[in-house]
Amino acid sequence: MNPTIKDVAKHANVSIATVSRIVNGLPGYSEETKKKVQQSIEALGYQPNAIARGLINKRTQTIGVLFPDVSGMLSSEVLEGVENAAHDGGFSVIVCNTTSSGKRTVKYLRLLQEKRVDGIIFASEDVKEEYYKIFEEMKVPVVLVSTASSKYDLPFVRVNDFDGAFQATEYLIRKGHKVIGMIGGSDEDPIAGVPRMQGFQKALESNGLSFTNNHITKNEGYRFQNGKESLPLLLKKLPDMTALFAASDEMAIGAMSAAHQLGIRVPEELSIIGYDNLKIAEMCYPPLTTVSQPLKDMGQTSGEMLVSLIKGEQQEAKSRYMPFTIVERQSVSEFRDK
Amino acid sequence: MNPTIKDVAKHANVSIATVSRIVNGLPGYSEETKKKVQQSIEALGYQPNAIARGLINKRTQTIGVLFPDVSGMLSSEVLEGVENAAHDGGFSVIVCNTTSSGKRTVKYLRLLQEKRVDGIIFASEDVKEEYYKIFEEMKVPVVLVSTASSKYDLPFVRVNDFDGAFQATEYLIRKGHKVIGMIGGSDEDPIAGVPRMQGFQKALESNGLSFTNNHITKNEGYRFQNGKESLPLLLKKLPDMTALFAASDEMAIGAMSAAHQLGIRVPEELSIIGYDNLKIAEMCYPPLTTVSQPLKDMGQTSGEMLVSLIKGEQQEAKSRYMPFTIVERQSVSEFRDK
DNA sequence: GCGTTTTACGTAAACGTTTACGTAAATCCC
DNA sequence: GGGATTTACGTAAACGTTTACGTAAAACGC
Repeated sequence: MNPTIKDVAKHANVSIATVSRIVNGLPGYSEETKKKVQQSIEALGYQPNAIARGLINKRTQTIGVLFPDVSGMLSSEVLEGVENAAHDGGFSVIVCNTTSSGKRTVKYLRLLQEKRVDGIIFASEDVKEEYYKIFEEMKVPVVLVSTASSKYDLPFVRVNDFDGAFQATEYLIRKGHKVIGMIGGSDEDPIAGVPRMQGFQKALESNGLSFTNNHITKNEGYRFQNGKESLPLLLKKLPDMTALFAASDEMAIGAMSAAHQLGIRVPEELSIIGYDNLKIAEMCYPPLTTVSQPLKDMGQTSGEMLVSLIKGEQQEAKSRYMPFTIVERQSVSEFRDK
Repeated sequence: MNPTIKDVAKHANVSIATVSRIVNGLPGYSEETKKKVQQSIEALGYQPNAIARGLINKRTQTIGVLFPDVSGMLSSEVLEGVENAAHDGGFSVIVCNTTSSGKRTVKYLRLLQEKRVDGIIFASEDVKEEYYKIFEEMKVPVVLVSTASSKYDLPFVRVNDFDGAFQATEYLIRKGHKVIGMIGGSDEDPIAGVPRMQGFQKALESNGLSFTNNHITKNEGYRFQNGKESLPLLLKKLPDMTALFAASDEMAIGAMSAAHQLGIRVPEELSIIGYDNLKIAEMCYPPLTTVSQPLKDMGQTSGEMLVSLIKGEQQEAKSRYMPFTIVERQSVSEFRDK
């Protein structure tokens, strides 16, 4: 088994306190003793026990990250950023796949509480009261990413969804489109659903274009299949539609797939703009023009923010709206009268 | 701060041993005492400290998972399966993004050793000697997923890449194609590179079709861009090619993108079959026919295998070749003479 | 009733580490 | 030279939990 600090102390003929001081770079030993101890460490293959250290220090150098769908394309990019920042800051990342289940989320939070993680990153879901209660009990910093909470004062890192949707819609308008539809999410989703729909609506109205309920189809999810099913519905409500804004890249690509099947040419007959700039946006046909959420950077930023809070480098984190851009590819063309 | 077992014992007027017995469901207390203690636990909001428990039990209920690219589409699906199996088995998952760097991998392994994880899942990369040395020092079970080691006797969960490539190629042959190319990986990659190329070659030869170096282009990576760049090269070497097998879905989709750009219709003029069955395979245009690696199931299986080894339910794991299928979509058509 | 067995506790030690504090020796400065 | 300060240790206690073992009381069976 792994040698302990006692084994090293015995081997080097010093006390365990001396070994500890040397291992942790604290003062209080001679160069000669240091060399002797280091030789013993190497000879025995000593690896400090982080568990014992965590018990004493009341700090585990570990953070927990909760995702509603760990294999989703959004999550995996955010995770990469978080993991990079955490690792650079000396922290390990326990990943939790909540599957959007409140019960499972509570279970994970309790587990992370038992494991005495130093902080939490909570991604892409609304914060429920029972989660917030556990956060308070745990007394560790929490950072939200790709979400926010209107009810609880928790720092977040996200894109301004209203603005993103507004600008995506304006982009279509500037391309000359006048009949523009939207494939939206849920109007019970305060994070990705409502603000994106409001931004769409506001852009139409600000540009003197009409907005009615016929301009939006709503969905419970944001997946490829949702987009694929929505296009025919939207065309029925808005037969003269020449452009559409989809509230996620996956839905945009689903709409493209449906367009192909309906014999509608993209972008010649129907321009499509998405939201996310997932890796697949450049891989679809035609390559998707989309609002770019810098997912990995958001992960990185939230990770750095949490590390900074844990380390006490700052007492309060300032929430961050990350910049977005419109990434132009080939799914949007100028409006041409038919 | 969190109340300790001492606080509960004092509140309930029992010893800490009694609280521990009750919390852990061991025998040795009356029903009356149990009720009293449970009330104290609830009143104080006691959450056991898993760190202290881990120190005593020499088991942390935590596993480490190493990926070369945590946000890759392959990795994220495997991770989901691993995390599910681990969670169900009572284990937490620390995720490590090695970025294919040997140095970083060693750093992570040392970190996991310090944190005394109960087991390791190592994904999608070759096992180097220095990694194996650390595995041995750690004295915990290791399971490989989506990879294997010819040099070290470590249990693995993977698909038979040779067979998968063989059958993908035979599928094209059965569709009547006679001039078939391959966009391959690296012939220094013993995991995904060499076997897939060998399976391709064997299928051609077994069916009396010619195989030369002109039938394969090689790449260092397996990405969309690799596939996009490879198609023109392959067409130059094999101008009469009517079908191609790509060693990954991303490369297949890259080849499709290049075909669109070159004005080559898929599948009418060029049939394409991929390898992986990533989520994007159904989202591209046309939807990709591909060899299906059951990534999530592989993650699940490897996670279950590791949990079983940790728990001592089995002494030795039996390596598993997971079944694959050809998922037919719309990127392959019957050969038709031009 | 008495010896044996079982039940329901509590005590003490352990796990591997960190660190406050005491002490002896060396060094510095007047 | 002597007092004050600094250096280089070691000891003991702590962290929060688990559990082996001892002991007293209760239960059982002859």
